[in-house]
Amino acid sequence: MRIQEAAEASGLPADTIRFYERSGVLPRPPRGANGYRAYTEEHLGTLRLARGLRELGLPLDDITAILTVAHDATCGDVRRTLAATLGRAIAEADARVTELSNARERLAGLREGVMALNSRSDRLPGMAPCDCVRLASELTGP
Amino acid sequence: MRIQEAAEASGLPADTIRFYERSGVLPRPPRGANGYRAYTEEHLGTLRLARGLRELGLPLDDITAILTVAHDATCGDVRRTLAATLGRAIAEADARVTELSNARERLAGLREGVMALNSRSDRLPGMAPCDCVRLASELTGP
DNA sequence: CTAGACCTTGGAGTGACTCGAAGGTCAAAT
DNA sequence: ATTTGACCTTCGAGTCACTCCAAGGTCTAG
Repeated sequence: MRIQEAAEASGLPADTIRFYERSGVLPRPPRGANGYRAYTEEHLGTLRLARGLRELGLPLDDITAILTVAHDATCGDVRRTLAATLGRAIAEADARVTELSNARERLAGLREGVMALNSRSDRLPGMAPCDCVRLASELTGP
Repeated sequence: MRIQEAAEASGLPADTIRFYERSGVLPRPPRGANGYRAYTEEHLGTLRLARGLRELGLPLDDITAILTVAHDATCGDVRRTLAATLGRAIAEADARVTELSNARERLAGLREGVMALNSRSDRLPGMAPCDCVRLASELTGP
């Protein structure tokens, strides 16, 4: 299987696979006589795992660590690395969801405020732009 | 007010303020005789707005656009720019919250699976690392 | 035999910082 | 008077995770 096919099968773009290989995240696959990378089903599992973990928000360093132990270490090691990394990743995801939800609410509030300001300013056309700025910077929080 | 104080009052690190100025996001404040940036309360409002919008996930280009109209344009222009930009930003924030929540659930599922695999592997110590990989790549999805 | 779709490498560009080096300024303590 | 230490300045480089490009090699179908 050449890189394009592996890319489609794994969901990792070919450029990204090459980049991961260059960066030491993925092992180097064997090459054909023409120099093309030749992937097997087993490689595909690793590519899928890398993509899955990346989508889950893990940094490449963590993924490198997981894939490394997955290849050279005992199952206990793999389990410990995965469990530790995943614990951190879950906590981070929780924090980011909370942050982002708060931000979303503030965005919506800001939009409301801007709309309201607008309908008022339709009646009072002398309003200065800086009132919008003041409103906005109050709504975006301290 | 010098940059450090403005940084503390606005919540934008001094490095970031300088970077924003260099990138044309923020206007250049007046300088003292010593060349130090001198900020006023009005600048502080702009810094806070920039920080608030950035925390809300808006890209610097959008913030530049908002701050630009906030300084040179009529309130209607400010309102239109804000409303359009905020609409996009809210939609994006919603999409990212959904994505991130899904990822979080999958992370938790993966951790469960890894834990379960471990207790089995305690009884069957010959289990190969690749079983973890297979499990993980199944759990991270197609 | 040629057109087009693939493959290779290395290097540059992106966004939003973040840090470091090398130097200037200033207030207070010695 | 000087020295310490905390500020300030600029510019340039590093970070992360890609993403795209150019220049060239290879393979397959018509």
